[in-house]
Amino acid sequence: MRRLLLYGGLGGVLLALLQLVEYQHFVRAYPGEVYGGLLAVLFTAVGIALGLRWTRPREVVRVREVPVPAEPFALDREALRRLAITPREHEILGLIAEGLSNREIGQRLFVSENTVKTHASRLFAKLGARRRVEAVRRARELRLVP
Amino acid sequence: MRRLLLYGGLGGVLLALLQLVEYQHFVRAYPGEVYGGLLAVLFTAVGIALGLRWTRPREVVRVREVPVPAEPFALDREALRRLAITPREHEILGLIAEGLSNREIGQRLFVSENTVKTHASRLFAKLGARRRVEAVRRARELRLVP
DNA sequence: GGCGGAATCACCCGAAAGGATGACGACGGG
DNA sequence: CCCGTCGTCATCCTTTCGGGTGATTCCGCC
Repeated sequence: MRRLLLYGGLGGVLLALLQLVEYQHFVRAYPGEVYGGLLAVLFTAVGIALGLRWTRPREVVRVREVPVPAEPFALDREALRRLAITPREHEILGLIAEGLSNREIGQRLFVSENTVKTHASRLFAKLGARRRVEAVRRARELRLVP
Repeated sequence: MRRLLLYGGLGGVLLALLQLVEYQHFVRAYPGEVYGGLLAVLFTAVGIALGLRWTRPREVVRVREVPVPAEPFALDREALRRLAITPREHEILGLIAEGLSNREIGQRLFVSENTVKTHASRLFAKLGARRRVEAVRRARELRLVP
């Protein structure tokens, strides 16, 4: 509504300006070149002003809300490297987090239970954990497992 | 650099347009009013175009990322009731999920380790789990613990 | 060719966890 | 008042964990 009034008023002023500038004796008093040049400069300025006014609303800052997705789980390889956790250890960490026993893990990976225990021990040392649940907890915090 | 060339070229075109339009016989052929009106409209358009071009860089889109709270954790009391998990058991479940041993839980709750083991056993039965990590896993899925 | 990391396996030992069962007191609803 | 639930504790036994140590094999790298 306010914008409409603004544009209406602007149009009126423009017409008035046109009438004024175009007045007959003014036309005859000066050479056509000067007259045309003046007109050109004047209305170029008017046009620029109009353009500025019209484009002003475009300065509006668009705020786009980007919600963080629920839980895509991005593995933190950097943390893995920092803690010097080997691929095999990481694999076993995942199975521990699944709730499997050392024996079950060994059967699934076709290695002995003793091997799994060795990996697990080193894992706990690297994670600073003394119990399985603790290890899983830390691993989750460090984004090593989902 | 590219912008400079653009503006230079634009200025040249403007001057050429001015010369063309202002040609003498054209001026005499039409009444001054029409001539002025044409000029006005033309250069208003030019001005608007210029204004648009100049103000285009101002329509900057600022993207502000608003992080959404990941997971508020709403306890599923319905699941608790369905599985007939008592308040005490739920409390101990929480401590197990924290990674505490039965002894530590007993000390924290001022009860014997045996009591904790009893609660834990019943808990595992109700959760259908045979190991701590498994129990914690299920409890998390069921929204019984964070 | 030696060196170090990674993966594998073994043995021992103590601690922790888990299963089964029984028991006892408190408390509340029928 | 009796019965069921809850919380507590115990005892016995088996399984699983976790720590420690040592050894072997393979592979890549200097």
